[in-house]
Order: sequence, then structure tokens, then C-alpha cells
Amino acid sequence: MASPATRPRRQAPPRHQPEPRFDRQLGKILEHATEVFCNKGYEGASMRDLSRATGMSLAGMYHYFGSKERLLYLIQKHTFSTILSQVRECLSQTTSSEQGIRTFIENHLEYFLEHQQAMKVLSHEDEVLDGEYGREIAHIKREYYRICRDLLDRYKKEKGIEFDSRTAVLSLFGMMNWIYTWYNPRLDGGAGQLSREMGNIFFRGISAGKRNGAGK
Amino acid sequence: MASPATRPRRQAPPRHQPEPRFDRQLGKILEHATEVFCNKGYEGASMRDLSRATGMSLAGMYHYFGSKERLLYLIQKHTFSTILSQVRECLSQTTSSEQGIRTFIENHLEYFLEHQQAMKVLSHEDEVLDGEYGREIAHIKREYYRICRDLLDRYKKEKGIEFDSRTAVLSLFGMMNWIYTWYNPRLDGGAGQLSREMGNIFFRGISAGKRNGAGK
DNA sequence: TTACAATTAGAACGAACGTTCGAACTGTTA
DNA sequence: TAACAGTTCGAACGTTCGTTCTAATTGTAA
Repeated sequence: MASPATRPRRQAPPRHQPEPRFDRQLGKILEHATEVFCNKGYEGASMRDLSRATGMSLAGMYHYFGSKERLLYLIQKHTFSTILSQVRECLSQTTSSEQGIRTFIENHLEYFLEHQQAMKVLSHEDEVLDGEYGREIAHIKREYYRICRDLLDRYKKEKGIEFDSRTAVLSLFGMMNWIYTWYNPRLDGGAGQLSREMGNIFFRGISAGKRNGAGK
Repeated sequence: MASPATRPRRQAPPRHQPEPRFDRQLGKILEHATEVFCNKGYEGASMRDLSRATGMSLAGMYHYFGSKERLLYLIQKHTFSTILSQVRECLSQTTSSEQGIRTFIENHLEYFLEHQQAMKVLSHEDEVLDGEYGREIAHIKREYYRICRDLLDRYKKEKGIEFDSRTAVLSLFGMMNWIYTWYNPRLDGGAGQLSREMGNIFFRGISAGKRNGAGK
């Protein structure tokens, strides 16, 4: 079931550009595969479904990806790595811890809505991977969680208030990650509006509302 | 794929007690099946897994339940109906809208933690059922959502504050339903503590904290 | 052109899938 | 006892699963 992440791929890229076309096509395939996993679930999607959707033969899929499990792993790893490095970059420009948390929320929702299918696969097929693959994804996840939790701990210290950080972070993640079950672009606006609303709830709760209108 | 909910069952229960032993055994089987669905997912669990776990032969499963889809439907319907009627009963004794929402949260989390596996199956296998089955579950779900949203609208009017009800309710559901991905009884306390913490975040946000200790 | 590796594809593998079927049990009623 | 519905089961149905194999095809370097 579990095996290290080293399998087919190219072993010795010549001296030219390091696989431009190769990786671009591979990226396209991953996109299509993500859509299938998103719609049918990991177990519900067959390699034949994936091969049909990507336009690549069944045997070709195995040439590129080695196994169905590894295909899911590559999708999850790429998605998670991207959102992680993106949030790090955004945060490097903030100083206030409240602003940091609000940036974290906005970045998360922005990425979430921009890559809804990939994020659903990440959220929904969370426990599927085990072994080495699962450990690697879990590690990235823990880093991501840590960033938010550290921001929160800083906020607590600065403001001198006390609450359970773990519950708070995980509640925040719940608010944000659950949207894949209900988001409707016509009803719910964009990432900016949603992150402002969720940020407000998280910081001040619903009771402190009143400030509507404004904000594009 | 979809068919009405009328299938095997008993058609004409004699005049004695209305199927006491029958339903009790059926309940046991549903419990075991819930555990399997919870651990392996709907698509990942085979009828042979389910038959093994329940101790009933493969053919026996079909005698009782008709199909794998109907088995999931029965689990979801029973779980959802129960939590819905339970929350209605709890709410009938409250008057304040804030107290109502806090009661809603507490009831939800209490039931969630008491029946973690069933609630995970309900949350995680949400989009699996289609046709008549799916419509029926969706209907119960909408009722449940409505109760919370009406409470929230009442709260808004009473307090004269303004915020987006839809986003608020769905954020609250996200907070609560996400716990199946992280809850650890050793770290996170019971339903009472969690619902107090989440209720606080929802009403006052994290900034209004400070009141720790106390309350078991 | 030849040569060679990277890529693609059709066909097939055994295993497991959801479901069905007819026969064997069981417990009650006459 | 015989009869009969309700229940249980082993065995098998046809299909699809993830994966592998071998051979054909492609693109590029010499």
C-alpha cells in the first residue's frame, strides 16, 4: 500500500531546460484527475474514469503515475505545498498578529475558491493515504496548522486574553473548510467578502456585527 | 439507482407487539454497518465487509436491506431524524434566542460526540445518495438548517444587529461538523466544554475571551 | 538513414465488486 | 404430525476493479 515517493518520473533530464513540456502536460493531467476525484471521490473514481478524463490511455497513466494512490498523493502534495508557500509569502509582509490571522483567512479562502476542486479533494480524501504518502501529507498539514496556531498564540499574548488555542484554530479551520459543502458564488460573494465575514465572526462573534454595507 | 423507500420489511405485522425483536436486531446491524462505513467510506466498504461486521450472511443483508444504497439511506435517515427531533424537544424549553442557539449548539455537539461514527457517515457521505433517497435526506437537512437560521434571525431582530445569516449559520455548522476530523476526547473535553467554547466564539469571537477556568 | 529511449496503446490478468437465486433451515399454526 | 411463511445461507452471476504485459509508435540525436 505504501511506498516511497520515488518511482517512474524521469531519472536523468538532459542538459536542456528541465522538462518544460513534460511537466506542463503532467500538470494538465493532474488537473483533470482532480476534477474526477472531486466529483466521484477517490474510491468511486476508477483508473478508467481518470484515463478517459485526461485523454491518456490506461497504460499511459501507469507509466506516468505508477498507481492510483500515487496520483492522489501528487495532487494533494502539490495543492498543499502551493497554499502553504503562498500563505508564507503573504504573511511575510504583515506585522500585527490580528492582521496576520486575517491575512491567513483571506489567503486560505482565496486559494480555496480559486481551486475548489483540488481543495475538496484535499479535505474530503484526507484519511485515504497511509504509509509514507500519508505521513508526508500529514506533515505539510501540521506545518500549515502550526502557522495559524502560532499567530493565535502571539495574539493572545499581545492582547493578554485567554482561550483554548487548539479549539479556536480548529474551529476556524472548520468554518473555512466546510464551505466546499455549501459555497454558491451567486449567493456568497467572493473570497474577500467571505473572509471578512468569517474573520469578523472569529474575532468579534456575531454580536458585534452592525457594520454592514461598505466593503466592495 | 434511485428507488422509493418501500421494499422488503414486513408487510403485515400480526396483532402482537409491532416487531420488537426484529427491529432490535435490525438496529444492531445498522450500528455495525455504520462503523464500517465510518472507517472505510461508502465506496470503500464492500457488502462483504458489511456482512462480515454484522455477522449476517451476504444474502441476508439483501433480504433485510435490499441494496447497499438503501443501507446507507437507512443509517442517514435514522441518525438525522433522531438529532432533529431531539433538538426540537430541547428547544421547546427555551425562550431567549441566544439561549436557543446555545442549546442548539450543545445538542448538536452532544449528539455528535455520542454518535461520532454515525455523524461522520452523515457528514462525509453527504453527496452519495441521489434520487428519492437523496431528496429525502436533503429535506431533513434543510429543516435542521432552518431551525438554526430562524433562531439566528430572531436573535438579529431582538438585538437589532445586522450580519449575513446564511454565512453565519453555515460557519457555525462548519465549526461543529469539522470536529469529526480532529476530536480527541483526551485533549478536547466533552460536549459541554466544547459547545461552550464554540458558542463563545460564535457570539463574542476570540477577542472577548479572558473568562477561563471555572465550568467543568 | 539508423539507433535508441520515451511514450502510447490494446488486450489481458486475477481479484473483488454488487447482486441474485434456489435450496436449506427455523419457528409457529393447524 | 404436516404445512407454510419467514429467515438464512452457499454458490454463483456478470461486471468492473487496479494493475501488468508486450508490442507498436513517436521524437530526437548521431
